[in-house]
Amino acid sequence: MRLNEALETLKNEGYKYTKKREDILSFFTEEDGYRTASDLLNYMADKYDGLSYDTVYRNLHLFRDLDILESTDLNGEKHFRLSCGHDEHHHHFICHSCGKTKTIKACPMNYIQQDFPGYTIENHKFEIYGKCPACQ
Amino acid sequence: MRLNEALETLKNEGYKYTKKREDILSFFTEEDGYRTASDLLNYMADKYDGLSYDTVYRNLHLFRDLDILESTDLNGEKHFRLSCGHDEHHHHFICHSCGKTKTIKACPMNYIQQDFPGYTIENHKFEIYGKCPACQ
DNA sequence: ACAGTAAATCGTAATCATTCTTATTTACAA
DNA sequence: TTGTAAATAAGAATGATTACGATTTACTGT
Repeated sequence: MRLNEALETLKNEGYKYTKKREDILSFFTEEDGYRTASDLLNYMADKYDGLSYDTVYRNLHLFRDLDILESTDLNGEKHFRLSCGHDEHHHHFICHSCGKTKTIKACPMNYIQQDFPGYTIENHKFEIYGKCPACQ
Repeated sequence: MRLNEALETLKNEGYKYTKKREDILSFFTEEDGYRTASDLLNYMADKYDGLSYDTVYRNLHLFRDLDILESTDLNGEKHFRLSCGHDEHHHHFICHSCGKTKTIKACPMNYIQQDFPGYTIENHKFEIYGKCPACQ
């Protein structure tokens, strides 16, 4: 179960256990797709009255730094999902209606022949956008 | 010259000629790389005192709608460059130090075998980030 | 169980990019 | 030259995100 694994990571790295952190992680394990800070805030608002922005963003960034979450920019807003860190490197189809993803197994970096003399390549992004079967 | 071509497009589409529009286009023809709204605002500020945000954003969006500019999200901020619309479909290496780009000729969509049954594919993004030779 | 301490959170203000609104100015067509 | 729609100015509003001082809480060692 991804949730316990993530809680374990937190513990190992010396971060404290809080119910809020568990709930944030539950949200993402349940959701399986890209979600925004305010999606999370809404979810948490049911249980926690007056939850601070600070808490939401601080934890989102912490989790991303610990590779528990990964993020992408979608129309000017950061979207987060559970990290696929352990799996083989891959990319995502992202449904821009529901945010759910589908793995793209291939990575374009393996296919481009072109070289970039004098350039330093640091990272790359490949995403396909559209509608998933459920959102047609 | 790309600039005249762009001014021509504006005229053909029934938009008015203004010196500001010409200067905005000059900025991008000179720059050759991804630039933000505030990069442009700074450039324009020399000539135009109290230039309105509205003018900057309205024209950036207009130019993008007319395919004179193209844009991409880079760390939560929109970046614009002259459109490569006429050229064959391609992607970009983007130097995240100076914003200059290099064409990637291949498109991953031609290489992925995987199909997406029931999915509608609307668009895609492939970008490589790093440092260009000049920014090493 | 208990106290000390650093980490986590709250409450809220600040910031940054962007959009919106109203009044005014301007390019251009008749 | 004049009428009109388009363009702009000035600045307020919005939305996402970050910052910060004050308070609370999880955990460590006793």
